[in-house]
Amino acid sequence: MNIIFMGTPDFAVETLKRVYERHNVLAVFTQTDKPKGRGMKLTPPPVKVLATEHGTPVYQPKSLKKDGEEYIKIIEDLAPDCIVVAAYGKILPKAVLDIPKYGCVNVHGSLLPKYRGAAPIQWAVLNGEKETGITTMLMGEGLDTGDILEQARTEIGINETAAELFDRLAVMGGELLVHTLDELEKGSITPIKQDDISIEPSYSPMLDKSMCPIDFSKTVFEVQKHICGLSDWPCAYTSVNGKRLKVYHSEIAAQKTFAAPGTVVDTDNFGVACADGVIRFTEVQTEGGKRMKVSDYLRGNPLTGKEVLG
RNA sequence: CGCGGGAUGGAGCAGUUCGGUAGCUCGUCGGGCUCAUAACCCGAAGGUCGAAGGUUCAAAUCCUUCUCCCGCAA
Repeated sequence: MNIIFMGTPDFAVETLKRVYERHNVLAVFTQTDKPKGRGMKLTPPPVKVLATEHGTPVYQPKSLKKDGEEYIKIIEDLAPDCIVVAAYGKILPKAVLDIPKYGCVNVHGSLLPKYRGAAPIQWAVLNGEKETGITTMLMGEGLDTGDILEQARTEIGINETAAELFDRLAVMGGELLVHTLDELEKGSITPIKQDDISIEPSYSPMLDKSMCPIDFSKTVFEVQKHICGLSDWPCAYTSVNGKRLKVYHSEIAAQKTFAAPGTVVDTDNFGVACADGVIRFTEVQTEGGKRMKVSDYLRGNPLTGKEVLG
């Protein structure tokens, strides 16, 4: 098929790679280069980098709704069979949705109608879901409310971070998408309306830094999911002796404790008391320091057992 | 020029204020103890102190420039 691809971050890159293998990519739409990192250097989105390597024309409109006529004309002239959208970060106007014969297919990182919105993967982890997945759908005008084409499921590991799950889902998303395109072309899929599914829709807003501090008065499970869901961005943190410590990885210890929440109860493994048990940090990062295994951290920053975090 | 922290044997850190023989906790290697061990004891190797230049009798330490890494903010 002739395809126009719209997407921006790494999640979309995996899908675009798969599309390149099987289809003809007419053009790629992605967000404008954004100032990023220290020094606010202008950085091209990952999708643009890949598209450029393939010599595909790249368009970076600020908006398709306002002043979008020019771009809508471009899309019309390219006459795509299908527009594939993966984490593009922009709303497509109806005028665009109606162009392709097979419609606009979106790859979303959750089992819709749960976790519509910007951060479905992280929220699935934060909420302690046992499983999540990928949904491909026909885009409508609402936010992730389109008719469902196909879904793929996967379990979330107890210690799996959002970043790790993200990588797995990105690959799954690419696989499911090419499969969906094949089925769509054969006409063998019946789209299902999300309203017809007996699951309550939910939304997953963008993550906020204000949710990063770790609250040890919660249960170990909650703390564990909090850490996993926020890793590796924006990343949960606490403070040790007045210094911020980001926690990238942790695990639930078998150990029990009656110590006050936040108390360091295991100085060899960095075990910290929560409401109903002990959480062990396994990968951390100090201010100005590198991300490291907790065993490395403890060599240069030994604990006395008297610390109370938070 | 957005603000700030950092670079020291293989790992993580101290030492820089106030220049004067390179230190700690581990790891590695060798030996010892032990039924045995990731435990304990003894010993050893391993460092152009991020790079270059400057000041000095003498620089990890003071001055200048540069490179790389990281946190905040976006």
